[in-house]
Amino acid sequence: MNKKRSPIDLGALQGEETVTGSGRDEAIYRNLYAAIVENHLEPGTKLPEDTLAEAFAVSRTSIRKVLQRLAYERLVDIRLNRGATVAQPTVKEARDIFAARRIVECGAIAQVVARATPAKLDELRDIVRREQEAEARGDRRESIFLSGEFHVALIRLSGNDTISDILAGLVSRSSLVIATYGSPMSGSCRHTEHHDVLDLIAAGDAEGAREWTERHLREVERSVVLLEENPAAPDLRRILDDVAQRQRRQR
Amino acid sequence: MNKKRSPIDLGALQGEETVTGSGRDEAIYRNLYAAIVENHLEPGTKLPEDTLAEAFAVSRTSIRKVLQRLAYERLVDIRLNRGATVAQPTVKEARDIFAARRIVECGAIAQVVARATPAKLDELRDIVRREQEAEARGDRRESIFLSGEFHVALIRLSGNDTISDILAGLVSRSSLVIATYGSPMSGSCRHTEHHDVLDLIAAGDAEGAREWTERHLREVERSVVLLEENPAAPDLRRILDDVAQRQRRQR
DNA sequence: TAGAGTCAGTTTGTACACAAAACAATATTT
DNA sequence: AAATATTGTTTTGTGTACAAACTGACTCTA
Repeated sequence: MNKKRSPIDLGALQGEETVTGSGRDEAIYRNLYAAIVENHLEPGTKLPEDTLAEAFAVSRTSIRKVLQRLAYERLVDIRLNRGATVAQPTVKEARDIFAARRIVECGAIAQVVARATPAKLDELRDIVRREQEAEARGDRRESIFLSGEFHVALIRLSGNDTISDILAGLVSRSSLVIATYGSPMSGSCRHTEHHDVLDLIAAGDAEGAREWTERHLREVERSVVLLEENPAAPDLRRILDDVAQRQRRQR
Repeated sequence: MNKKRSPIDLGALQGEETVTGSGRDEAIYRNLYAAIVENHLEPGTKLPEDTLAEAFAVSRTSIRKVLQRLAYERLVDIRLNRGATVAQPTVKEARDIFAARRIVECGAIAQVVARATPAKLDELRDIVRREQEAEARGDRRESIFLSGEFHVALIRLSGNDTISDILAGLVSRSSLVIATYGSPMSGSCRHTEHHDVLDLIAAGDAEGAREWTERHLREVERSVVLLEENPAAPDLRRILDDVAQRQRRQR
């Protein structure tokens, strides 16, 4: 028997009574996205439409739209008549994703060096600071998340939204890869400091920044080894509640 | 009054009575995708759900899913309560897309050189041949389409599906850019021959292939985008031109 | 006991209906 | 006559119902 639980709070913003229109789908999307990318939902977890619909207090129609979108982004896997599950990247996919990141990030870094301003670089330093704090307190989840944020924010300085969006997709899929294959210890970008590349950029050293990026990404890939894990069926509903609460706190 | 027309034939395959399941959505998607990318539907064209639903003899539900997918690929634009239209890339988007293609194609070409086989190169030569044929007979639509096919098929030789899929998306958006800003004459890849790069690859000249790709993409971009320079209201300008031309023809 | 078949329960796919928003055209007011 | 208000039509957004497909357990048979 499924106990009835009160729906997840999506957080009506700006004094609206209830979240409505596209804002609601967006909120649901963000919640699920965060749950997957921040590794609260293990790869392979089933995502039944009814459960999600009840959890967010909407009809299956809205849920389907969100799942469809996540499927396009390759974060969930939808099979005919079989529903959606959190995607499990294969080893080849994992390699392809990292190779793609090397191409994209190394290719865009020259523009970043050309267009970076001290103010923008300070924003990046702030991300690094928070990343180090999370790491210091042992919050591996947050530290992985902020590491991804750093890479995307860095490339966004290139001013090319198209390439930045592409990278954002690759980074979120990287999180899934780390979730499936990541070794318990390393995982994130601990070996080399993100600070270093900021100094290279500040110095206007485009080629140095490119080399750093290449080396850095190879190290990250190498630290994610091929370990297999078997997930037990988790309490989907409880996890979603937790993530939603976290989201609410962040506003 | 709308005349009732018989539905579009989706082509039931392998002796099935009617196309069903995900195959039907896929078929509808392909039809719409081709219509947009091959420039049968002008950028800005409205795509009302009812019309499409009737045309393909399905309910709006299926149409919505397809439009959603096309929106994710940035080929159509969906605005709240306002429906879907064929996307109209801005000038900045156009530049970003070509810059992204330079990064992706130049970044992946080394792997292509490393992994290309004579058989695969022959397949590419076949595409070039068909492209030249289309061009010779003045079929601009087909020649643009095959030009895009060539670029994607080339990079697919790298063996990296992730980067190939990304490029496929960029190439289809390029077609939209050509449709919105393309000059009547040039447009496609006529200046330099695609054959050249195949010879470089066959010779194992990775750096030469990279330089060719860079140069080639810059030429394509130059032949397309730089004609229109007002980012304020490009569509208004186009419409006014059309109206003026129509007026002139009516006299 | 292993295997095939059947049947109920669950989950997804698709159509449809109704509500809400945008649009267009006419009416109203100054 | 211009600007605004109003009303009717069209189009989109969302929930719900029903059909089809899958899942898993149970039974029957060899």
